[in-house]
Parts: sequence; structure tokens; C-alpha cells
Amino acid sequence: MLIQRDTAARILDARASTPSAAPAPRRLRRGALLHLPERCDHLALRVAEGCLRVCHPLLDGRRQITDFLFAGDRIGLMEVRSHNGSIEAVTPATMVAFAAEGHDPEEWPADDLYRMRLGALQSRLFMLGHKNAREKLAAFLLEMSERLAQGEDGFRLPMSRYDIADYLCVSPETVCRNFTQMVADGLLMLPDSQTVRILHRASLEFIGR
Amino acid sequence: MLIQRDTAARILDARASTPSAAPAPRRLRRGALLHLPERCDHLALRVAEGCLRVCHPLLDGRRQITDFLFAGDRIGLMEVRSHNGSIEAVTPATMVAFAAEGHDPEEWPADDLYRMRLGALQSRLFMLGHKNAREKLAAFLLEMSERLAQGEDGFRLPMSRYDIADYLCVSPETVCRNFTQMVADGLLMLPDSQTVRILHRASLEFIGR
DNA sequence: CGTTATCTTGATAAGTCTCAATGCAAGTGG
DNA sequence: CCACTTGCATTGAGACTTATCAAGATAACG
Repeated sequence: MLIQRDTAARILDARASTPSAAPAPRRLRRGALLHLPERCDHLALRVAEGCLRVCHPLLDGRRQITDFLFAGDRIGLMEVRSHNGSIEAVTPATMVAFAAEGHDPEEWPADDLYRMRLGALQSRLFMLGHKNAREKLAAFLLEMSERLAQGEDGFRLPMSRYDIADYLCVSPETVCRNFTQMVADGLLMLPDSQTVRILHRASLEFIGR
Repeated sequence: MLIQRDTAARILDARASTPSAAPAPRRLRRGALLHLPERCDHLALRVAEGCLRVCHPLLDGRRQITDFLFAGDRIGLMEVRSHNGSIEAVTPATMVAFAAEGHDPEEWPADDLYRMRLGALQSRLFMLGHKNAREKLAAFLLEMSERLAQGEDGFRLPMSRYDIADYLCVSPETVCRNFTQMVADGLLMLPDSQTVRILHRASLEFIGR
């Protein structure tokens, strides 16, 4: 059940006329694509539940994942659209479209949206530029452990090894090998391939920072 | 001759009181560092002449160059500052500080500043993630040939091989080797190490895109 | 229960980094 | 003016990392 064309725009209109009416949440099935309306300069998305990925197709057929989105995360739709991006559900996801860029400054000042995104991109620049696969994976796991924040007994990665690979810009095999290596080194436990329990956070931080 | 502390802020104040008064241009010697005031949330920089680099020190002692700035380019100071960045003159440079983020919307809407920067960072993400050294260099040369735009008889790179290396996130030796290779392949001429004449732009584009 | 997708591991090849040496050009001080 | 220094550019040799190709193991699913 995709968000239909211009649904977000209608949500925006509804909010403009009756500011107190909360926009209806939308659901995406696993693997489904979020439709980005043609005119979405002032629209943003807030994830209520689930996990999404921001994908960009590359000329050679591969894809790059520029971000994962979890509950509470927000992103400007125009920014994704203007770089040939798409937003896909990694797990069943619920989200809300809302107005940004001054149309709804109380809820989300446009500056903040830009600033946060710039910060995230900068971090990824440093990561992709100068970290090797092991360091990338360590940084990724630390980032996920913070953003997922599911308590001390480990966390579940909702995305596949392929997704992780496209996020870190390495091959899926390399992701696997480094998972295995980290387990062998006693940094992690992997009760199953999705569940991660960090055993030596300090070491991971030493590697990943 | 660095821009003194809070000079930019004073320029801002001057503009606010007398909008028609143009702020005084500032000059940097080759290699000099532009001072970034502590409070620069609403300040931006426009390059009048010369070339600057936006540098970020990394934990392992290396540096990353996130952008080169040429005449006409603008950049928000706070964005650089918030990522431990510095702005250094590659060549003697003249620049003007001005207000952004709504304080001076006519001159430069803050949104545009953010959007352009986001776009530039996205492009660099794609480059760093999935291009090899040869492709990076091809893309770099095409970018420089557009931004420098000095006519058909080639252009002069104002920055060193080390700067290029830190921009592309490869070693300076690799930059050299790929220059040499491109010359051997007949894609380029290098009358001297700074001057580039592109012989087969279509081939470069095929490699770099 | 078979089919498919995902995950993992191995072997090999390719690309890049590091270390080292040399060349070159500009600037400096005697 | 000339030796000298210094920084940048280039090239080579070797080590290391990662991608690619291939195959098997595991789990999800109709």
C-alpha cells in the first residue's frame, strides 16, 4: 500500500486549513516503495515505526544507500528526489508526511532538517573516504546500536547484509567476513545473523572512530 | 592577513544598519587560514578571487578536503566550523563575508546555500563510494574544467597533487600515476604539472560519470 | 518439501597504499 | 652567481586490502 501520488500534498493542504488535524499515518509493506510526489519541495517525512532505506541507483547498475530511517527520523522528500533517490521499506513501516520549510515551523524548522542531513553526509564522507571495511563496519554497528537503542542485551539489525554493503560501499562478502572476524576477535556475538550483541564497545569505538 | 576575530560579525552589523554599504573585501595570502568567528551561524563567505580549500583534520592525522572554492563560490561558515573544518587559501584569495539565513535573504537565501552544499556532498558520496582512482580523477578534472572555465586551450589547476589526493581520498602517488596513465592514453596533455589540456572529453566523461 | 533468497567461506585477481628513491623548480643565503 | 635547502612531482617495488567469481550452508516461504 504505497502512498498515492500527491497524497502528501493533500496532507499538507489539510494541515494548512485545519492545523490541529493530525495527518493520517501511512503504511508500507516490506520492500515497498514510497511514492515521492513531483512537487515536494516543502514536504518531509517522519517515520513512526519500522525501518526504511534511502536508495540511489548508480550508472553502473549498483545502488548506494545514503541512509537508513528509523522511528522518529525525519527527512526532506525533495532532497531525496533531487538525487534520483527512492525510499523503500526495509521492514513494514508506518510514517507521516508533514510540511517543512517554514510552512510548519513549529513542527520542524527547515534549517534543522538541512543541518542534520548535512551533518550525516559529512560523517559518511569521512567514513567512505578514509576507513577500511573493518572500521566502516565498526562505525556502522556503533551507529546502529545508538539509533536502535534496544537495551543492553543486543539489538536486531532490520536490514540485510546487502543493504549494509550498499550503505558502507563494500561488497556483501566483505561485510560477512568482517562480521565473522569481529566475532572471532571477541568483539561481538551474533546469536543469529540479524542479532548483534556488542561485547567490547570500547574496542569497537577504537576501531570505528 | 587573516580576517580578524568577529570581523565578519561587524560586517554583518554594518550591513544591517546600512544595507547599501558593501562589506570590505578581505585578502588571504597563499597558505593562510581564514579565521572562523565563534558565532557564525548566519555568516557566509563569497570568494571574489583566488582558490581556497575546505579542510577537515582526521583522527589519524590525515586531512580531508571537502571542497575547493573558486571565484563566485559561497559557503556557510557555520557548516565548516561545526565539522572541525578550516578554510585555507590555496592561492592568494580575496573574499567577502556576508549575512545569510534570512538576515539578508535578497543576497543569498539560506535554503539555497544548504541545498547547493547538500548536492555537492551527495555527488562526492557517490564518487568516494563507488569510483576507483582513475574514475575519481576523471570526474575531478571534468569538474575543475567546468568550474575554472578558462577557455578551450586548457586550464591551470591551482592546487597541488596532495590537495587533489586529499580531495579524492587517494594517495598522492596514485594521483600522479593516473595523471601519467591518462597522458599515455592520450586523454590529456600536461604541458606542466599544473596545466591540463583535455584532448578527449568524451572519453573522460565516459570514465568519470 | 521444494524453491528461493540470504548468508557464509574459499581462491584468485586487481587495485591501491606504503616505503623508498629520484627528479625538478623555486627560493635562500653566502 | 652559485651551492644549498625545501617542497612538490614522479616512478618503482612490494605488501596489503578488497572485489570478483564460485560454491556450499542456512533460513524463509509458498
